[in-house]
Amino acid sequence: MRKELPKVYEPKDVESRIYNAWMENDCFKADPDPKKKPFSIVMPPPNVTGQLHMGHAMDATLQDILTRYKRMQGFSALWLPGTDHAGIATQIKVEEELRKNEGLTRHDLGREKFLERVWQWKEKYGNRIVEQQKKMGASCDWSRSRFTMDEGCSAAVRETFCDLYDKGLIYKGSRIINWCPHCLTALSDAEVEYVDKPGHLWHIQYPLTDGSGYITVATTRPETMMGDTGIAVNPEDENLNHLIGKTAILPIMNREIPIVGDSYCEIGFGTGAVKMTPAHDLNDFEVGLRHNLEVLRVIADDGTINENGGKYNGMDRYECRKAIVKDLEEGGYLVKSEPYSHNVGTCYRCHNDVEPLISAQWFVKMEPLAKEAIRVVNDGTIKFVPERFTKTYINWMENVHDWCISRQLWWGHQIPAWNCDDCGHINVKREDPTVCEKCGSTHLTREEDVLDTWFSSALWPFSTMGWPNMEAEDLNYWYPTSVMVTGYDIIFFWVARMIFSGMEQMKKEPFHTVFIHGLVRDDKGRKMSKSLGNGIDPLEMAEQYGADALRFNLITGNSPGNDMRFYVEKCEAMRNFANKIWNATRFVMMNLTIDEVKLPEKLELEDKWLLSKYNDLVREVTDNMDSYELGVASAKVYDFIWDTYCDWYIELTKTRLNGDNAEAKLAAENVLVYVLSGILKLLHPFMPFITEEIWQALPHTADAKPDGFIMQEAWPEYDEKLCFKAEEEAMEAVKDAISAVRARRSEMNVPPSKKAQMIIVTETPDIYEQGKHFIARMAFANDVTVTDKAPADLSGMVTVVTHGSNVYMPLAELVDFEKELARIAKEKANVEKQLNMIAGKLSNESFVAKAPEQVVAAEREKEKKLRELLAKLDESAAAMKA
RNA sequence: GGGAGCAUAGCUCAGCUGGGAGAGCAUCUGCCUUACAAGCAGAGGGUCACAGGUUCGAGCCCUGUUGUUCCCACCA
Repeated sequence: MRKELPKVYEPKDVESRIYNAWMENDCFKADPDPKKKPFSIVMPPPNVTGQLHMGHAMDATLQDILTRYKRMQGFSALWLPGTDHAGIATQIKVEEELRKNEGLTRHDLGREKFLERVWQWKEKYGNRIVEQQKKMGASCDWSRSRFTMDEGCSAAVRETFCDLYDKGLIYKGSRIINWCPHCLTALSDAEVEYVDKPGHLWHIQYPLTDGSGYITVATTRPETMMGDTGIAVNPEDENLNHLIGKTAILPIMNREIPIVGDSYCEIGFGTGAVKMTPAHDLNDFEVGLRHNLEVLRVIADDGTINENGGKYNGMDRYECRKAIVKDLEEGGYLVKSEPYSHNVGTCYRCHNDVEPLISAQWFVKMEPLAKEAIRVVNDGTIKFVPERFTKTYINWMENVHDWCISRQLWWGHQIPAWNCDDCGHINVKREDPTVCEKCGSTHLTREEDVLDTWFSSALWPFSTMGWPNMEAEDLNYWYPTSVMVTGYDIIFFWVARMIFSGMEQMKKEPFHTVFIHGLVRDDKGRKMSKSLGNGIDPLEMAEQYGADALRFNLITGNSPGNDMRFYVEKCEAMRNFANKIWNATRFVMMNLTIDEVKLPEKLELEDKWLLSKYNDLVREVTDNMDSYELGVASAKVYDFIWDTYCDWYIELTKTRLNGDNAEAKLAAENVLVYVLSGILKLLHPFMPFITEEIWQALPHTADAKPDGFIMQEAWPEYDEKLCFKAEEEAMEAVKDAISAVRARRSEMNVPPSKKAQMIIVTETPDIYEQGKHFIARMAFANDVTVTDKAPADLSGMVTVVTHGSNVYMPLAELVDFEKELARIAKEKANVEKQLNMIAGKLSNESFVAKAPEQVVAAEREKEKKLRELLAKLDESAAAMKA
């Protein structure tokens, strides 16, 4: 039953009701239906600690649009949601809570008890963001929702770890890694953010052991010098290479260290000599390997100086820096100190300076994995949209180092490795072992460390579908997934790792397309962040303007991969758009007598015009959707609804709807609803709520599902039968006349209440005859005559020149003839200018010879029209003078 | 040091494979024309950063310059 619609659209009332209806009717549930084609998107799992921010909102909107679109096209469309355990972030959150509420650390509780607390926390808050996504209209199959630490994902992680270990692609080793002294864990390269920070370059002289003088080194990190185990100079450096083989005395520590020759040192930079601290610098470590330098750690895990640091033992690393510089100065070792800006690695979580240090960690050997991951992108198996991100990806993949995957945390997937207390063998097992596989000892101790959160994220496209069970129905039906939607900021963290993991475990790419979007920034172009306090809460926007308006704001007029600025004003504009549709519907409904929609045989000019334009819209929007130009697609729907449908068609039909001709009225009703239904479908992926609400109120065609949802309707298709090019052109000519007359009247300040008589002179009277009642009503005429001959007496006539006609109106008393003449002269000049340009083109032999035929023809056509226009302007001016 | 993006109306941005310079907001004018003032009808406003080149034709393709943003990189 149709119901009365309120005057202003209130999204708040509608959205939750509609969403519940979808849920109750299982509208989002996807089936592995062999009769349908599969389409799948796995959602980038937000952190369980997360609150929905604008980035999530945009990400979710894009995925929802694609999913709804494909679903309407008849695909079995699965959007698979879930959440991420987010190792560090969650652990920190729970630790903080523990400290605040109970004054305890995680160590007070112990591992097991602490993990219980984290799970409790997850149960309590982990669903918060899910509820927020629902408010955005996300059409996920919530019944398939997953968590990166649920049973299935954990099995996937364990299988992958063991598999890679067995293949020798995971190993444990002592390497220079990035250590966060605040989070107290190792980090991967990707988790380090480099920040340019002002510092100093200190020149320090180390006395040569043989007393022959000094060797001067330059460093930005004097606090590591207690760990110096050598000095390197370039063997080609003629000023310094004579020192190779000698030794120097490390100041303060009074330790003898060798001077070695290594091409790593750049001649001419700094002093030419570099102090070697293999335990705290990757390059130094590598130089050290080449020259057998001792590796001596001096900085402890917490960022203080350890027992190897002599008198500085226990001091914070930056305190130590100050102290050491002072001591060097006093000891006469400091030669020079110059300001120097350099890149300092910081932790992406806590933003404290990362300490490179040597540590025993677990790594994924990247080279063999990267090779395949590069291939599938290079050969087009996986495409990036926009394409430019391919380069970003390939470049990273080609230079990737081994991935440090162990984290010194408790919350996460614990590494399935047991060390034998007796023989030291590492047992990596799919099932928890009871004896050492090498010596049979039962004294096994499990590795404490957990895996990098991204290790489990990397498996997400298949772990969520049932893998490691290769027979899982979902996996067979929906893997590889169709498209991965995510921001460019996590291409390295996530996309890259999903690709090589998919290739290695599934032997098949995890997705065909990576659809990359940009960041949502504030109105000043700054990144939205907690610390700046400039974040705009998407839920607040949805509350205030409607989720539809917010979604439309985030999509329309943006191009893929580009950042956007968020303007609240734009939300308002989009809310207005929603209201526009709402009121258009109200208009249609209040004139409605039909219960079922059927396009009539007999269509009027304006009907054909609208249907034909709608038909084109369908094709264009579909094309745009298929090529991920969602912003363009939504803008086209917006323009069509507002301009074509509301401002023109509805206005055009008003007389018919109020008139006596029952057949014409019925035709208008049917066309109005038919096209409205169509554009609602086109709009539905973008604005799911309002389109559903309106759909429920409208009568439908016979083939629509009774009591169905618009989200389950078929996406419109281009229909040859609705193509009416001649009527389109004719109607455009009529519209042109209306607009031209309105503009002229407006210029002359003629109020709409002042009706004028109108004579339309044209070579195609049929067209204007058909459209003259529109012209009369919409261009404020009380009498319209259409003729193919200009009236003999043009005196006192205002002339409006349009493409296809000259409109004469006796409004002499309102006209300032001087002004009119000037205007005509101006317009004439303009037309002449255009004519000259065209004449130039057409007289250009190579243009005529080389340009495509239809372009040349179009130019000739344009020339003809302009000449006519010119003639009419002359005519008009002549009349004016008379 | 390498790579990428951006530079179009006062502001924010679209503009797909080269042929019409556009939208929203803002500004100005006139309208409460009963679907909508969250609206309607009009108007003004642009050397498409700059300089070359390719082409019959360039906002779009190529080269360079300038400005700007971002990503990557082990020069102490």
